[in-house]
Amino acid sequence: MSTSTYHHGDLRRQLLTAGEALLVEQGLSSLSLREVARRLGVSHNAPYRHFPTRDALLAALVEQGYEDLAQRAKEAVSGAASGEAMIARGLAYVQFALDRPAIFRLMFSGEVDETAFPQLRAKSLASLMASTEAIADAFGEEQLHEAVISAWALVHGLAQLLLDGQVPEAMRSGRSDRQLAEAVLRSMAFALGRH
Amino acid sequence: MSTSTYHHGDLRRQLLTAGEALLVEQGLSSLSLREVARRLGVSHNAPYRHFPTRDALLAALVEQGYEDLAQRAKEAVSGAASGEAMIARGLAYVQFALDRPAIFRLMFSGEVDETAFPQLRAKSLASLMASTEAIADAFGEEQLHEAVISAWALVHGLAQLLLDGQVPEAMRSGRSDRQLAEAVLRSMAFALGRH
DNA sequence: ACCTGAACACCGTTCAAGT
DNA sequence: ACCTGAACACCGTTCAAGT
Repeated sequence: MSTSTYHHGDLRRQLLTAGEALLVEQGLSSLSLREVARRLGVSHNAPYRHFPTRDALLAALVEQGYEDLAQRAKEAVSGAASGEAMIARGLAYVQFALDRPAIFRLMFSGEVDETAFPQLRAKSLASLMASTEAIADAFGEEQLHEAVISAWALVHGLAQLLLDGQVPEAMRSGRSDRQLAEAVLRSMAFALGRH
Repeated sequence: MSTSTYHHGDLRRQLLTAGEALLVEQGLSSLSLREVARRLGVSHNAPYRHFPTRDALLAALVEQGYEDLAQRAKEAVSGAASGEAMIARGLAYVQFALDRPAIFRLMFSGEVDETAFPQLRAKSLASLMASTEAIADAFGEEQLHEAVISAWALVHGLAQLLLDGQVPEAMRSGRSDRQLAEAVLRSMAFALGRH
């Protein structure tokens, strides 16, 4: 056979995919390099060709997460009716967390040391800068920094609480996570005097 | 000697203290029962007298965290000037996260399965109910649920972002985490039309 | 860029037998 | 409510020697 037991150039991507699957199914402590290798049918140290340590694989998952989040926010804004851009952006942020809870959690867990993987800081900053411009457009310049931080904190906290299932049934009135997020963001936008 | 190498009734508390210290110093993956035991000079399976699994020790740390957070919020509100209660409560929440970052992160990391440790859900609910009353007093009843979730999401997200060091220097203007939190909360209260 | 296979220090957890 | 000590399956990581 000319096809041996060898795998080819996409092992790196397969490692990331299998890593995210393990994260979703079993949680962070069960994501071991050995288990990922086992799932892919490669030897227990094949992953070391692509990631020098387990933390490096986690960092790569986080990096990909930042990229995907930025991409989704961008698409949401460009597809939104005028005046709805900020709500669309916020909803995209929450929806990303709901769709990929394990990655979202890992991104903000503090488990991956961002000083050891400096590329992560740059990715997370790019997305923030985009929303700063949007907020400046929508709300004007007074207290811009506080407004940006508030908006970010609101959607970030909302995502976290929904992910954790912390919102009690009595407050949900049967609404899905998505519906709840939209209601909260619209309610806040209304209270701030612009809907 | 009548005092042998035995330890006494407070081993449980010592395990929690040492566990939090390890969490702070080395992170979650370095918090092992064996290392905690080593630090306290007890045998590697002495911890099993108090916690049936490693997860049970983590759950106990989280439970204690909820209690301490609720206590702080209560004190902050009772010591606040009238009209400042909500800001004081929010600041207490953020300050708890800043003072005990490892515990705060663990509480909301999803690493500790709250369905496996049902007492955790009750603790986190109690604190939420208290803030619901306060918000009803301050803002009236319209869209109360959305207001409660917004307020919680805002302070929760703010705490997370500060803990992660995600707020870029350009937005900080040299302010400490605490000062930044206060500025954001006051700015939001002002924008909502009540300061 | 992968393979096999050995090796090391670590871990959670369980057990047996003590005080 | 602790102790010692053995045991098991697992892990990250490193190495040597291959294709």
